[in-house]
Amino acid sequence: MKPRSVFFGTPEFAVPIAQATYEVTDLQAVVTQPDRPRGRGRELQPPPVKVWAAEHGLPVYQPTKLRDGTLRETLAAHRPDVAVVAAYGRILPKDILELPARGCLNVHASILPKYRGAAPIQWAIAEGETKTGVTLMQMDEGLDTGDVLAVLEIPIGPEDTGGTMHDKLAALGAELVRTYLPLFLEGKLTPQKQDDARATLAPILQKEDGRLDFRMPAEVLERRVRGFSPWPGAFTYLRGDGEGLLKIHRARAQAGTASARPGTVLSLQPLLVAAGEGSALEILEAQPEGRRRMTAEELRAGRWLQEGALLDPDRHA
RNA sequence: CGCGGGGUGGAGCAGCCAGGUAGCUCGUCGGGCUCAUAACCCGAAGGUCGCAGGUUCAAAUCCUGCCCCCGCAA
Repeated sequence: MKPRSVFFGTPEFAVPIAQATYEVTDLQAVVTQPDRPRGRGRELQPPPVKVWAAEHGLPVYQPTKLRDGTLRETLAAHRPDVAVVAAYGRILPKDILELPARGCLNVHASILPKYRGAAPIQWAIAEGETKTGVTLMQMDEGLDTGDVLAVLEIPIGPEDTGGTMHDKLAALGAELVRTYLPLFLEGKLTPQKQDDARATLAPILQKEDGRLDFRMPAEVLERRVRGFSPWPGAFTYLRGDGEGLLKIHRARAQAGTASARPGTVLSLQPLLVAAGEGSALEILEAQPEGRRRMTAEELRAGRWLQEGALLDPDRHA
């Protein structure tokens, strides 16, 4: 008889992990965020985990309140031995954490204690890490501060983006659960305290975080472009006052000796923009608002940019 | 009915409001120039103007419906 479990998770990232939990335990129920308006048309859409759960005929709970005791009561009826949490999107209160006999385990997309928080994948890339991973940990009341049970690592390649690492880490997270959750339930894993002194935070990303500041070195800008792709996306403005949105999809750092004002378009072929410390960012693919994605060559032919122009002048004033 | 932008030779755009000659920056092909070049000069090919109706002597342009792409919104 497999141990009984419940799963907490919401977005696409959590789906493979839900699947793994389903495979190695007797999954009783799924808790996910309420349906929210999404996409063009702002229609109410079920979270991916809900769709997955429905396909497997599992009970789904979408509480708006976690602390009124209702959820605890509901889940208690399922008599879980363990709970698995992956990108649920809310802090679990103590009464829920203490409900399963063996506690709540979290799959976090970083090598803890580094990159605690909501956006570990993106920040690991943006900070120039050469590897990241997934951590299985025992949850406590803090933010990703619980004792570590197991870690799987994976390299971050020079072409990896937030999108590619998201997919790789979701798969790796599933592997983590398949391999280590059974061992944990057999009492074969030793919890390791996190070294809080080495902890770093990966705060949730806002749209504004993608706005490029060309005063930063091109190397950093290039990593942010990759890390923040596809969301929130890196962007700048062609004109002042937040006019003329230009999303930067692909870029490359160029060491340089340029001394132009950051944000200045140095050349169109290749498309170079002056960045901090004399470096330059070569924009390879970008997308003006309301237009499709274009290569630097297309942007030039379409005269979207002119040599000497200053991008997002308000920011670099 | 959440808001908004767009579909015009191979690419990117202008032309539309004030209907009447298919324009611009590139690319491609041919020729020239040059030590040379993604440079420059000359020439050429290439377009059912998203689709379907309607109005009109005449529609890329005005009206109606539909299809597709994208930005905001997470």
